Amino acid sequence: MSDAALWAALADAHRRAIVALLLAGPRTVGEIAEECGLSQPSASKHLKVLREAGLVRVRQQAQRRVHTLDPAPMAALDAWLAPYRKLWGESLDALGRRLDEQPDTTEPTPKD
Amino acid sequence: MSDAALWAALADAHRRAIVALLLAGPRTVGEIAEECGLSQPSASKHLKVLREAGLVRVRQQAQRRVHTLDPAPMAALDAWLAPYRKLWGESLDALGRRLDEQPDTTEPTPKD
DNA sequence: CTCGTACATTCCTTGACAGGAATATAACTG
DNA sequence: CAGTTATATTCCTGTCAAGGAATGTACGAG
Repeated sequence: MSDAALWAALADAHRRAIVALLLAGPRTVGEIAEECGLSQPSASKHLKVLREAGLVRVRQQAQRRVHTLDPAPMAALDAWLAPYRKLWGESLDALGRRLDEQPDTTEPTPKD
Repeated sequence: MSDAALWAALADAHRRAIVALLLAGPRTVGEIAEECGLSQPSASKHLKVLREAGLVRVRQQAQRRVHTLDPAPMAALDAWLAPYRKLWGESLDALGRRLDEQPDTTEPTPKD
């Protein structure tokens, strides 16, 4: 269930910012730290989390570590999202009615 | 930035389980607690988080509170995911090469 | 009005995580 | 080799979220 690592990694706004930044191209740790307004150690730690979640790859270049986005794990998110995507395609009102087939009492009557 | 609330809500595995459960239809708090192996207070609290993230709606029926999934906020996730989706559409190998202007060492993935 | 059911909320404790400072490590430079 | 750059790691601290136990609250039945 490395799924958990993925969600945890993306749950942090700074890490989402890093990932978004890497969308524009590879960056060294220092660049990432600066562009995201993070301290170097903080950037380093966030990148570690992203690496362990498989979202980022690193390539060493002299003393620098160039980080590259690996969007592959996000396919899992996409897959997770799939069943829900169908739902917001249908009207939400219709959704409520359609799902309301429970052995419970009926009569929707939302106060909305 | 209620985006944060959404990510935070879905970052928890129990809450994802609840959401997945509600995919099958509305449930009372008690049912959710039981089917997810949660205590009643725990379920109640998780549902509160989901409600505040807009992922779940509640309809009161006698003493019971029937919770219904509202997938609408997930569209934000979908939108967030969009730029990345393109990337894994291209071959990941190609991506790697495209971003990789200078072939070098690849990290051997410390552990998993 | 009293009781029972279904939930919500509070209080408390614990564990995970983030950020900063300082330090360690690795790689290039001369 | 010493020094510098770029990054990783450790230690410490504060914060915040989760879980459990106990209690509060709303609703309906009788």
